[in-house]
Amino acid sequence: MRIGELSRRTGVPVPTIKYYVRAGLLPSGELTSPNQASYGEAHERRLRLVRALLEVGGLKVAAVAELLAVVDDQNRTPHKVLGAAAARLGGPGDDDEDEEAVAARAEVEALAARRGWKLDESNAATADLVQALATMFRLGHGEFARVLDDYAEAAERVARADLDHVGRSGDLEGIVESMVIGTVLGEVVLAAMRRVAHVNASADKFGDGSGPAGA
Amino acid sequence: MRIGELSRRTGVPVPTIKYYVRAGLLPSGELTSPNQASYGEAHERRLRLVRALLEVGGLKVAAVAELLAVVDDQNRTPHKVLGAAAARLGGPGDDDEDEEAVAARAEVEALAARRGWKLDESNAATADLVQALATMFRLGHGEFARVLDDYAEAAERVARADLDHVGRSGDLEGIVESMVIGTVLGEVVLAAMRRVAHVNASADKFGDGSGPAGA
DNA sequence: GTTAGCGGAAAGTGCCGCTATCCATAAACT
DNA sequence: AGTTTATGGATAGCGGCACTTTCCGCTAAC
Repeated sequence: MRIGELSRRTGVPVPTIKYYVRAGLLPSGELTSPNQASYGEAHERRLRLVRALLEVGGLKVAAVAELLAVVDDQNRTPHKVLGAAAARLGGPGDDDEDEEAVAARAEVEALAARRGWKLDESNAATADLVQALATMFRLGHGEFARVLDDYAEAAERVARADLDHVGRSGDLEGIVESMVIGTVLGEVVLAAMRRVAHVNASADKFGDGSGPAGA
Repeated sequence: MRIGELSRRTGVPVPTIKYYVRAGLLPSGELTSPNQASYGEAHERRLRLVRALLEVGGLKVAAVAELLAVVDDQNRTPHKVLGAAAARLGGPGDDDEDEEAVAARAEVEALAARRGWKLDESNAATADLVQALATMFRLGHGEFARVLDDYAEAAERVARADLDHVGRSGDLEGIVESMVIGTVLGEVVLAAMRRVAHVNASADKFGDGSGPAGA
């Protein structure tokens, strides 16, 4: 298959595919002559994955490139891939440790202790959690910490389900791929579901008969 | 307080504050002379909220403006505000209804029936959910649907906790604000926690002794 | 009375994800 | 065989976005 057909099959414009190759999101096709290359099914599959991570997952091009580099690494392990995927999600990271951040970190550490979690200092997710909580404090909503255990319970349930699901994927290739997809798209699914559940629960609690919550 | 002090207190540069006023994120100060204005505590509070929604929540400036317009609306209700907040999160929305999207929608409707959820057609969260699931199908990961009930259980638990928490906020003003903050920042908290839980559960399941999952 | 800060408007900046244009070559039609 | 179309590769340009800079005439503070 040449680039034109790859484009037709996936709906991704040819120049965009070329751009992805340059950016390291997609391996270049196998050269059959100095200026002809052929693409296989693996390329098509990878391209669809790239588009999903970019469009649905909301990752940046550079983040996808880094993540896929780990996926393609010879020394990959499921654990490493999961860590790499987790590290590409979430915000940029804020190194300031003001008063609220310290309080938030303490709250997170207490939660981790209750949960038996080991907080990995190199895990960006921990930093994201602390930052979000610190922001709550700064906005005068420190009481939000009271629902953290409910959140943790929910997070654990989802994480367990995800890993069970991933385990059913057979070979390493399948495990790694469903880990990436599950981590990134799963986050989108969970967030959307939470919003659906919110609106439903709110209709019960605050329902004002004035119709849907709308846009 | 004049704009310079507002800037000093919040750490937001003066030109950025001016930009936010122009964009409708922040009411302009009260004019004391043709070209002097004074800002109060409400401005400071609102400015902090704006920064939180932008930086931590990841919302776009236009989305924050729309959301705050609903918050400031005289006819606001908690239910409407929640709907408005939910509508600003998530992707742009894809109107194509291909084969996978139909299957995904069926899956979501079946889930809603099991859960007793009412799917509001005007709710962007439903569309996000369908889109993410359709993407899973397109990537050949339709078996992900098997964990949807676990996700739903978790989402419901979190939604219930959120609404209980919001209910404790006293007056309408407080309820509305904690609804916005809880919806937007809560999503960040839940996502981060899920990633923390993933890495912990993965260390148990796939732990390879080779140290942290790292970046 | 000088200097710093202000409100308001308009233009400019830097990043990012593409998109357009070129070129020489190769493939596909006729 | 000859013309049209597509390709790989490289470079430049574009549109959106969140600011930032610059400018102006005016005001407040030392």
